Amino acid sequence: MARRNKHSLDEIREMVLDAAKIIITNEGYSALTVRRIAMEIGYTVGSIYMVFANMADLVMHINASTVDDLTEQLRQVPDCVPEQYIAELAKAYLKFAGRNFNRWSMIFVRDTEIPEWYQEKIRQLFSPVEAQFAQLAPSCSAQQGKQAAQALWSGVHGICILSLTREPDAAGIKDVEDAVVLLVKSFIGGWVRTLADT
Amino acid sequence: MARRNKHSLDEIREMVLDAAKIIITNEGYSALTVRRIAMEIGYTVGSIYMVFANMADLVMHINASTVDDLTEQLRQVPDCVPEQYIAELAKAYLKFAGRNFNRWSMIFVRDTEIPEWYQEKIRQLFSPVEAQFAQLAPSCSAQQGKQAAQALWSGVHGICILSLTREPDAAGIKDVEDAVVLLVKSFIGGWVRTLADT
DNA sequence: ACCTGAACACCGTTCAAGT
DNA sequence: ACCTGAACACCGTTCAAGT
Repeated sequence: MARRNKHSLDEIREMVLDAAKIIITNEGYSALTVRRIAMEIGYTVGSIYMVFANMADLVMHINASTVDDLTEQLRQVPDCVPEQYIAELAKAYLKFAGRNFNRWSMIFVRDTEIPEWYQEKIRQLFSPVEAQFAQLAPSCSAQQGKQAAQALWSGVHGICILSLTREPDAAGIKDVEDAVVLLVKSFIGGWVRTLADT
Repeated sequence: MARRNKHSLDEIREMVLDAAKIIITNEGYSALTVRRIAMEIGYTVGSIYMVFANMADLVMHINASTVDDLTEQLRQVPDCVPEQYIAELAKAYLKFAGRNFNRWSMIFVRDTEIPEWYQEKIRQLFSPVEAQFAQLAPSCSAQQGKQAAQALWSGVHGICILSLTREPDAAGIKDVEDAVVLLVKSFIGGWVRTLADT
């Protein structure tokens, strides 16, 4: 055996990523094993190590693509006044998290050291919100706006992660959306008032 | 061999829990294995299954004790006016999370089904905040206060989890504290104003 | 009634050997 | 130059066998 050459290394790499995503989406992170992926794409375990350094490397690349998908979803939210826009971004974030729970909840787990290119991708996830905060209060410093954006967006993430881990069913998703919107609206309301006071 | 009877089952159970906590605290969740625990307490693998159904059961009980510790920490925060008190609770939450990161970050992972008695414990974690919200706006419904408390507290959790996973070092902890306090103060400021408007 | 430890069915990772 | 598949060092869990 050996040397089949039916696919290029780049093709195998894509096949591995695709198979892994399907397994994670349908059965969750714990179902993802090298042997399973190998079986699914019709190769043997050793082949996966031709295209990825190890499991952590593969997971990192799957996460990167999830973050890209999420960023794209956020980018498609129609523009409007800052307060409403941030609320819509938060709803879109929740929607993505709910519909892609298994993939989404992997993004922030870290057993290994996180490479710089990945951290940069995560930062991109916050940037649309940061931009809105800058617009929300042009008088305040960029530093202040960024801090507020990060605090609020982490908060939105917190609601999503706690609520969806408890009940990922579509039934309670409306309550979660209400909570997210409440956090956004109240925070922004309080924040602009605090700024005005100084 | 067999039948040593040096310890009662209850004693072995405590030894397992203690050893597991030490391993997790020092080396993280991934270092926790049945064989390792067995070695540490001077028994063999089979013995762990005399006192816990399986690994998930053991983890659940470790988490329960972590939640108890955390609840106790929050209970020790000195009482004062609601807004300030909630901010202090949030700081205490962050402090605990930072100092006990490995144990704390295990609390919310769920590979298995969560038993009712554990969910109740998690709910206790929110109750001091809920009580403050009730005091903050006595006019609003209990339902509304609870929703606000959960939204804010999930938000605080979100900041902790995202910030501490990125940098669990004590250096940036002050920035995280600032973010947590900003979220609490702004949210409450905006929330009471929204209530007053209606 | 405890406790052992071999056995089972899994993991991720490596690498000599094949074409 | 690819690709295999056996081998290694691990997992969690079970359970017949020992005292």
